[in-house]
Amino acid sequence: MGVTIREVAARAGVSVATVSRVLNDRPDVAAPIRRRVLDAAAELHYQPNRAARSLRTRATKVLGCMIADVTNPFFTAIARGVEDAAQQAGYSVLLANTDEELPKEQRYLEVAVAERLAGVVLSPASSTATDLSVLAGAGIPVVAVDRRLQGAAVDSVTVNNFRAASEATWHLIEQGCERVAFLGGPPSTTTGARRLAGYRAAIRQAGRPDAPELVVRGDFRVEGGRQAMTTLLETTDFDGVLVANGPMTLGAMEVLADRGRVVPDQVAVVSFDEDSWARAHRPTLSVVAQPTYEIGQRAAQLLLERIGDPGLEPRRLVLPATLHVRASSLRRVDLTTAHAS
Amino acid sequence: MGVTIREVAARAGVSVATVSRVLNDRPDVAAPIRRRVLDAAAELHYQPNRAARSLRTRATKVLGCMIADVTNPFFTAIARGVEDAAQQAGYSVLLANTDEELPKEQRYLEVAVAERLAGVVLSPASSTATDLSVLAGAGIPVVAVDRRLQGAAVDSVTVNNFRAASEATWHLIEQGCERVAFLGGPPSTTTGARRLAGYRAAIRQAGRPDAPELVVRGDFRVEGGRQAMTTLLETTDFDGVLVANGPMTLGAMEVLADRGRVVPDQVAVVSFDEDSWARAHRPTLSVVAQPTYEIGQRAAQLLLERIGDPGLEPRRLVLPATLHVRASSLRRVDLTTAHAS
DNA sequence: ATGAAAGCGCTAACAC
DNA sequence: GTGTTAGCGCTTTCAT
Repeated sequence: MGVTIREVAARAGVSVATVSRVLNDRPDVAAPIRRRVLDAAAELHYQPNRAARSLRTRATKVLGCMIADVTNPFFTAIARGVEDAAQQAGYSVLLANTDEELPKEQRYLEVAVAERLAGVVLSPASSTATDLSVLAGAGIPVVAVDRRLQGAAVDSVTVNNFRAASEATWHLIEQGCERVAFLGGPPSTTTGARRLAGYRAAIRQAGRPDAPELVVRGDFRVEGGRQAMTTLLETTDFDGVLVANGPMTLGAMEVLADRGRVVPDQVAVVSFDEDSWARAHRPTLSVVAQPTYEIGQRAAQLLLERIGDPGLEPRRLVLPATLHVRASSLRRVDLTTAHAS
Repeated sequence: MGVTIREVAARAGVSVATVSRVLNDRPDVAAPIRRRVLDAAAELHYQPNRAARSLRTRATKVLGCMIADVTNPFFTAIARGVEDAAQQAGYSVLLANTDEELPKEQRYLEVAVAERLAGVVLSPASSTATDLSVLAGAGIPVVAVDRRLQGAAVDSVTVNNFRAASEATWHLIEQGCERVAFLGGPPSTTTGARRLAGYRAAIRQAGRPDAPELVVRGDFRVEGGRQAMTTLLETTDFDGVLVANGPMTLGAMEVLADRGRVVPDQVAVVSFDEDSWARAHRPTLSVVAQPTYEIGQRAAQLLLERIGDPGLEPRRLVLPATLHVRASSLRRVDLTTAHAS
């Protein structure tokens, strides 16, 4: 273990400086010498020592990817996108799980500094309370995914949550739902807030009364979905519901089934996030699908660009989310056509 | 950014060596000096430069976690376990996705060497073809999770797949299934092989003929499950099926539903892996649940122990998998009792 | 176009 | 107990 640049230099009959130049493909090396060095490196299975390199250059080739929940396919799909894009650029990815908890998130941001990460992709636990100052102090750039940061001038990749929620709500209204409920996420996240706002806008536009009992907030987890749906059932009547994320939908559907509520006849359901079970479930689940993998990819690209040029203006990418109508929200149409998409 | 040990030393009025000793809590430092150093470090917000440290010690505090599919909750739960245990011991974890592909896996093992990882938790893409020699050459220890490595003397954490598959098969037979099918994974993985063997053993013990058309192999993905179930339906009759993992079950259930097969009346289903949708699905899904989080945790612990003492004998942890009977496999019992888990 | 040499921040002998 | 000092493997002036 541990063949060094020195041995490669010896074998190629050149100096270590030349080897370094070749390895970082600097232009000013003669072609034949370049060849010799490359051959020597290959023969010796030379692997540069990254610790030494980053000690010298004061930079690592590692990105952080800090997401709320590795267990949620929505986030892991993002992580895959980040990883693939990073890999392609010769970067590795350190994955961390913030569990939506501010202190945990903060600890990981400190790890990012200690580890001298080149940059961080983050789904912030809170749009206001998340504190990026440690990173800023260390000059480590961030791009926010899924959620935005209030006031911080950081790049972000999101979808138009307001519009998507509003469209989904309209769809339920058009299906004849009289009382459309909303199972939301934590108000401290922009997704939680924007989706609620979109729902409310649609309700208002449709001339429906703004019934506060129709809105229940959860924590973006399965258990949160169970609780929220339980509360909803005990509190009020409703014949349609929009659920703010995948895991919550799971919990909500479970409770609905347990209580014998028939979907979509008694309750029409639309959910955020396309999980693989959405199509295996019966009735098939209508969802607002987000381009998760692409969100991750683009986030990593933005990050890499910013690492290359920290002076860039902050950019906000907004990707399209699309409503996939399936059986769980179709009330007037022949169900046999509902399998499409 | 970048306060060094030197500045801490200056502030505390001691030498860098003393600071280093305190920071690595060596015993031979006087208490008052220790305090002074700690205070100075805190005041300056000193963060050790890990690159410098690992360049010197020739070791990092980073573990690799290389799993087949970050999109599969089974694996991400393992990753969580690894991460938590690592975190607790002051290690970070680098997560990688092998996609069940040997070349991709190999590339990541090389990254592990280049990155000088302290150790790797790996779900090998193949029990025979996975080549650990790069790691061995670099002295990087491995622990295999979910699957074993043939012939390699590495630590492993698995469940008793043979027994679990056999139990699940028996359960289906006891439910009155005459022809129990098996949707399996790649034979190159030990899980694929052992689960098939367990199924076969149960079939034989029950005195049933060994019908090869009842066994279809997939690739552990949703699409693989779809294809396998499609093949099965077109090839033969069956009234019970054991599916070898979560994603495949999703695909299989989708096809079953599309073809109008009623579960459990026409086909009783038991699946490996407890996904969160298993209980939201109707009928609720019977599963062989594995202690995923614990698998990850224990794997990280084994790895950390081995990093501390490379001379340890190889250990094979076998954790219990438990059959959760729910509605999808209950044929004679009143379904109202089937919701229990 | 190539080489010599200085140091990145830290730890570990080795002195005292 | 504490300080001095020599590198770990690499990149990068500065010479040539």
